Amino acid sequence: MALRHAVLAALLDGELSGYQVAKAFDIGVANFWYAQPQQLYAELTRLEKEGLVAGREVVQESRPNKRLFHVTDAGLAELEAFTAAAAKPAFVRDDLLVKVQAADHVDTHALVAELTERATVAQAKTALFGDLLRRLRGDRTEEEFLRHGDRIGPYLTCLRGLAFERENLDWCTRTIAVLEERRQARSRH
Amino acid sequence: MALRHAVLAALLDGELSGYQVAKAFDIGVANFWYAQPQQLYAELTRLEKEGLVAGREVVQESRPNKRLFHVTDAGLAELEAFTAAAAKPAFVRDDLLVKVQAADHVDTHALVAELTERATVAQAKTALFGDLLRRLRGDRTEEEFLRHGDRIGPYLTCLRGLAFERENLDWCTRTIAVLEERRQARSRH
DNA sequence: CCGCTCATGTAACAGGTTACATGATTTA
DNA sequence: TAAATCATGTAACCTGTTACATGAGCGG
Repeated sequence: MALRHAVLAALLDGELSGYQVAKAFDIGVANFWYAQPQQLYAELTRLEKEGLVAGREVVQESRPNKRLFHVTDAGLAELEAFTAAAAKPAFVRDDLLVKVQAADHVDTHALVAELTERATVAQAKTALFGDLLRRLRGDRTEEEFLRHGDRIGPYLTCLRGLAFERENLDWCTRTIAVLEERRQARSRH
Repeated sequence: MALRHAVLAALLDGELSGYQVAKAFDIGVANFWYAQPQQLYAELTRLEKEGLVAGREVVQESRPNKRLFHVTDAGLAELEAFTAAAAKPAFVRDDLLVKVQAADHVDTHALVAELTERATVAQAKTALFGDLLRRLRGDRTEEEFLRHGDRIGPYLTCLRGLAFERENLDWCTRTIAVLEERRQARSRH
């Protein structure tokens, strides 16, 4: 039951609508959590019922009305308890890695295509996270910001996301090169 | 339904018992997939029923009997189809990152303790993956091995796991330093 | 006028986790 | 003698995914 805590953490910076939360989770909140809109709407409803978040209706004219949510004191207490309790080890689950594991036994054409696409996505994400970091720290240096900034949580998690995507990009590039070279060597044989 | 493909990929290198598969997945098969024993025994049973793997009984004396499984031709075909189909984007889901995201609003004592433990685990895993890589490539250089080795899939995925754990370690160390320094600064205030 | 963005859900199903269950052997 | 390893499962429950459903405005 950690999705709820991810939602609470995402709401710490201010009021968001279900839609905005969904967008944040679709990108992956700094790449550390992903969830679908349906799950989030459901979770927000549940959180509100339990009093961990509170929503207020905002009437709009050219857009459908929306509900902006914020974390309540009870919500903060819940987050506090969550942080104090033991975390499960992180896990990565990646279809692409399964495919690469089997690379010696299957055709690699489609695999290389997918690795290429993944590399593109990773590239885009590094740019995105880079921008986000710059925006968060403003005109301060990273050192300065991390020492004296008043909201460093998102910055730190974004750093992790950036490193992850950079490694992703490097690994995809390397793996593509290896698979391609082997294919050419085989076709020469 | 990708667990089954992860299992098939894990069985490509030779016969394994359910218990051995479970151990491989408990560490995380090169850190790209994690699953619990119960799930794996169930999956193996299903895979056998569908003819994607075949098992043979091995009678042991000082140990309970076991069943060793290997991938069948139908299993290979299934893997081939899986590789050709589109993969879902990878996602990371990490409780610890949720906690760090909320770090400005909660007590950081327990958090730092967990980050420290995570760093230790990451350190241990880098060592483990380093060993595994050395074992896989034998006395060849990495370049040599990746060009001419006949089973490079596990090597490539292990490289990804190693990079992941290295980044993990760096990030934990950095985050701990930041949180500790801020706490000391606050207590001086 | 087609597709994207904003805005919110329900229902059925597939997948994963937790708890329970057993029992012999080897190692510290 | 207590704990870890080998060895395999079942059942109940919780979580997450997929498909379906609706509808108005805005930009090209």
